[in-house]
Amino acid sequence: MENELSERKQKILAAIVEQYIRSGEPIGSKSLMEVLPMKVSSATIRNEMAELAALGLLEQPHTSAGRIPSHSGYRYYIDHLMHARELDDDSRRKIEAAIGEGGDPEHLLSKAGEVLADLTNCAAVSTTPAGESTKIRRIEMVPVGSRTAMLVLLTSTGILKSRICRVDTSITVPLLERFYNVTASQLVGRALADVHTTAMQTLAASLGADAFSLLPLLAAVAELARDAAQADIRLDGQSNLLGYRELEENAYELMEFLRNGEPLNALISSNKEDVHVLIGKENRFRQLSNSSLILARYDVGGEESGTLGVIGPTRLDYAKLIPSVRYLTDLVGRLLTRSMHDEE
Amino acid sequence: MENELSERKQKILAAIVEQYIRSGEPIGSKSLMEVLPMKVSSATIRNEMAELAALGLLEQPHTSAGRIPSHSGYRYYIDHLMHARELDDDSRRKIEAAIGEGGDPEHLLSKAGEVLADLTNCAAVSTTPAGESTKIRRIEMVPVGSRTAMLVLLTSTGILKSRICRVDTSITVPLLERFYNVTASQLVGRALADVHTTAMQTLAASLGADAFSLLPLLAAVAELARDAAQADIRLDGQSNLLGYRELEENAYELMEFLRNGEPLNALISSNKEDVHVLIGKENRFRQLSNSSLILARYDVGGEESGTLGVIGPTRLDYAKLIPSVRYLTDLVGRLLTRSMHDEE
DNA sequence: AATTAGCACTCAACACATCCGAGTGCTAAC
DNA sequence: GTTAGCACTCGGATGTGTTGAGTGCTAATT
Repeated sequence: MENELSERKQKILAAIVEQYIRSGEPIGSKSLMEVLPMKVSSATIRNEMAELAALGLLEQPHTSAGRIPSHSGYRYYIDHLMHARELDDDSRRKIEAAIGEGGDPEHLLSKAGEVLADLTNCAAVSTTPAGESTKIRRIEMVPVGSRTAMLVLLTSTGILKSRICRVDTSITVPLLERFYNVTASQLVGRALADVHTTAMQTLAASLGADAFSLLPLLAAVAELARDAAQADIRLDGQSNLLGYRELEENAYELMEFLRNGEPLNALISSNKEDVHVLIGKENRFRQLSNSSLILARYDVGGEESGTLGVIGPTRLDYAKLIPSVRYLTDLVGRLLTRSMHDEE
Repeated sequence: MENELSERKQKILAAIVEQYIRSGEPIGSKSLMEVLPMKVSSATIRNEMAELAALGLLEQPHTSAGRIPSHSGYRYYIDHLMHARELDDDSRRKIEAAIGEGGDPEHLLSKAGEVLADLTNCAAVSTTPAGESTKIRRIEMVPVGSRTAMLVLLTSTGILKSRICRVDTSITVPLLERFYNVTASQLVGRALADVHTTAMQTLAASLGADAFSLLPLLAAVAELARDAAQADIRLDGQSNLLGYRELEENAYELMEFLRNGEPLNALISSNKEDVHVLIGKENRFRQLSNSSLILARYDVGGEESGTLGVIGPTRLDYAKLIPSVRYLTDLVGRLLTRSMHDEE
């Protein structure tokens, strides 16, 4: 998009976007006149608005109504006109209060999601940390029956995954010892990504006589690793979305879409930028075509790990929400780094 | 409610309830005539309907409309008229497919919730197992930094809880050993309910010199125990509720109510029966006054442990859903019992 | 050439009137 | 006790004005 808009057009566009974000009603030339810093007649504004509409930056719900920003209008606003507002103290306090000292990643993220949803009055998405270089920190095997054990895996990012595993032989102390020997020497400290099925097979081959009894356990560990390597998506405050008139129509579809995390995951993981804003149809999912997303990555120990973001109507208060999301991702990243990497 | 309705009134009431459950539209005397097994004129049916209405079993949305069952009408139907339909093979297959062999409680319940929501086209609630006699099965302490450790607690019901704990001294091997000594001898095997703060204090008092360094860790363990003792509520398929016209009006309120689990928890834990049906205003929450709940307990190892259920409009297909919920609770109970208590 | 006043025009939203028909309650006959 | 018949009710759909915010265009003004 060329940046060739006259100063006045820019001011008008910005004012329309901001007013519309506030009110949700189409903006007419008269009411706009009162808000604009310069003194021009409504007729002039109408002319400018007509040109902005011709450029595709504004649209009209119907002939006799005011204008609302088009998707490109929002885009232009965000890229060129918006100046981010600092996070106000009240929000900052709320965040501090909700998150406190942090804790394990899952709690932390659930708190972060809740507070973000609450603060923005939108739905909040969050994914658990899952970087390339995540390692296995600990593996535990807890017998819970004569032939069943619970396997627990803890990653270097603080994610805990567990699974029940049934074996054909009864679980004895020597079996446990052999399991711990193998896992401690071969698996703990390895990257999650390295523990795929083929690696397990070569590992199993080297076990000799023990292979038979250990195999199902190791297979389960491999599954756990696979599980842990993949980010979990959390969603908070979906009900907030029901409050927006413009989403009401496809509320059901939208909720249904959000429920099954697959496509959302695809969208999130395609985000390579620091803060990513997707407006309406800019994403490829029909169900989200009336919605905007603001997504931001958080880093743990210097590595890109997970994502936090909000989903709401296109009429989001970007100037406020973008800084909010960024602030929260920074905070989460910092807290997680401190919890998981402090080696002072 | 007296059981003094004439046979014919019973048939009529049953037919109205069943038709209304199907269509969601008020039922008129004419259309009812075609459905009823006996041959009577619409006028007769009208007379009977008027009497049923006088008894409070039916109500009229407005004068010139058909009748719909009142809450007491549903109640009478469920208690006296309904004959539960066997679970059809298709549903049974779906359940088997979704749940498979089971696994840990959390996965199992999430699967159960999903399939229940899917099967019933309602929202499904589920709580993790948390009985009186749940015990601590294992406690692990995993250093994740020089002064932080992750504490992990596994209960006899298979619930895993974790927490990050920071200590003031650096974490050394001797500290770990002392921690494991204390926990293994004093805490593992104890009931969750016994590990309250006061018990921890007397325990701490007996530690002598170690108290200082161990105290924060033990306090964290106590918190974990408290956490684990309390059932977590899961909710699935909330979006299903958006499909019902009669819920649309207060959809936002309803979702908001479900989101914050507190009151729902109160409702669930007050359920002492095998299968409990709450119709409309029978519960004390305004937000649920247009909804019905079907709740059922599942037992693990012979003890009442958790609850599964559905939430939907009052117009639920009770004859189908009650058996479905019961079947699923039985299955979940059986699988969890097998995973957690098999000592053959 | 840009701006503005003025004006005719558009169209959603609202109010109001009308009609329709499903369904009722009642009465009188069976 | 049951039924046919009928007057009556009332929500929902349909139709018709009316209103008013907002537009686009033209012609006058700066």
